[in-house]
Amino acid sequence: MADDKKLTKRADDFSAWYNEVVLKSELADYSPVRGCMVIRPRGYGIWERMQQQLDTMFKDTGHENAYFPLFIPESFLKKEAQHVEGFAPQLAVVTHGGGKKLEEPLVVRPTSETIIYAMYAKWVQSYRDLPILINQWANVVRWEMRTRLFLRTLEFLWQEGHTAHATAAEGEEEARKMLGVYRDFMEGYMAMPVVTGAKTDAEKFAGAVRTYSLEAMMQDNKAVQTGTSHNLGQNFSKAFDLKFQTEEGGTEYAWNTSWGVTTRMVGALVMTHGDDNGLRIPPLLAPIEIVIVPIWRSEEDKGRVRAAAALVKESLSAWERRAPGRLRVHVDNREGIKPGAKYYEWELRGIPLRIEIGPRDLDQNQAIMVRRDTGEKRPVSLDSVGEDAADLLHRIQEAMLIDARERREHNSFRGGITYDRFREVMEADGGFVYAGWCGDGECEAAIREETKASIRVLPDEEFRSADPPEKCLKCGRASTAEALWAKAY
RNA sequence: CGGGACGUAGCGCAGCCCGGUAGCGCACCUGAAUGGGGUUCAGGGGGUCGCGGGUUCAAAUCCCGCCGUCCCGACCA
Repeated sequence: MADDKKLTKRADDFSAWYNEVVLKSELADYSPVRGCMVIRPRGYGIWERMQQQLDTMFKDTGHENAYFPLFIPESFLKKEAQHVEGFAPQLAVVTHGGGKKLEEPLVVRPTSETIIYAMYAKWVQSYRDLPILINQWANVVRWEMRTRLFLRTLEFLWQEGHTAHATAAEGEEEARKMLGVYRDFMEGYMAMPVVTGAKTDAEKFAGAVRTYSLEAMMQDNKAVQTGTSHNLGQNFSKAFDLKFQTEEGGTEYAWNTSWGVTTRMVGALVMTHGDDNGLRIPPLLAPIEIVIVPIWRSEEDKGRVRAAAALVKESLSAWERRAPGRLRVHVDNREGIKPGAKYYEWELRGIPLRIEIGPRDLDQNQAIMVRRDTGEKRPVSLDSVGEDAADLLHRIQEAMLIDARERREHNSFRGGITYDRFREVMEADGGFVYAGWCGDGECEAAIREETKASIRVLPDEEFRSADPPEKCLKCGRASTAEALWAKAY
């Protein structure tokens, strides 16, 4: 009877658990349009917190927001050969407008490089007009064959930064800088550790010179690419005639970068932190950090318990968060629902901290504070509840990152991995495998074919093994790079 | 596009094999009691059984066709 209330996370059926959590916690729902998702207020609330924080970080690094059109003339995409080749199979194309067939079809943007650089070409004359550092928050469409809530939908929300620079070095610096911003956000706010590095040619963005990405490990040991930052070189500026006059008087094409993160991060958050009771949202991203559940027996108790809850809320709300804004506190005064039912509901929704206040507590001038991440309960004095809660939220945030990192490292393999062992790992529980690679795309493709695992990134220095592999995992030739292999979403 | 499963109340499902008044649980509405970890009792509302055709006195059930969804692959953030 109670079976439909349970969430059971099992290694062999992680997807089912994930779908259930997303649907039951009311983050999102399936829409009547196949492959598209409706993000419900609770899910959007998390996305809003992400947006808010990222926006601050973008502005701190000198970027401004703007907005470009949803429609892109089909010919624009064709101007960059690799770009159109990469995106052609995934395009939604508008052929009619105002009841008439259009002379030139309009593509619903799968990404906005082309239309944005066409505009930049109008705006730039001289090196003095550079750099251009613009971001847009938008929705894009990619006609994927198979979809999954938050992780891959036909339409998704994202931010895409697009910059133009006067030198190659500046472009590279920008691409790396934004990768760092993403990393600070994912580790600092999402409490989700990531491995950063460059993509191989096979996996890089269509039209990029180099693609950097951030890879996070989910609880089923699969990787999710949670963000990318591309050094586009002069590929697009040449296609769109984005030129400028240099200080010396010559003409030069600008150097571009683009970088983006999507609502996929919400899915990654669920798959990183969720448990059998539902979501666990890190405090810095929780739309509500604290829920207060007053408990009463009699009408008399009800009055004093509610008054106390209101007072606690007031003192908590005045408390500065470590992130912008103040603590968000909700008092659950609903009648006709037992406290236990409320507990389950708020746990499902992942609210990081719960404070229970009942008559027995009031008699002792205390409340009970319960952590969502560990389930730990302890009494706290009403005199210091604000300070204690703020401090605890901070510790929860840290603990969640540490837990996630330990889990990842526990499922990572480094040093002396043979190909047989590698296949074993991928056939069993999977994980992140750091192994040598000869740099040959054929080896990469063969391994992918045989094991379903792909090179997620060529990791940055700090993630590489202390004792770098000398030979390629597959062919045994000299290794030119260490690669991070994993199955991916 | 290949392989699998499914479509019956808002959600989850049973009924189908063997044709005969459309059911159960949750949710919802009303009332009362209850209230420190998923309350209890009583009453109530809600359905063109995915769509179209066929067989039959009679179809949720049998037959044919279509549509749709989910899961697993190929593609990808």
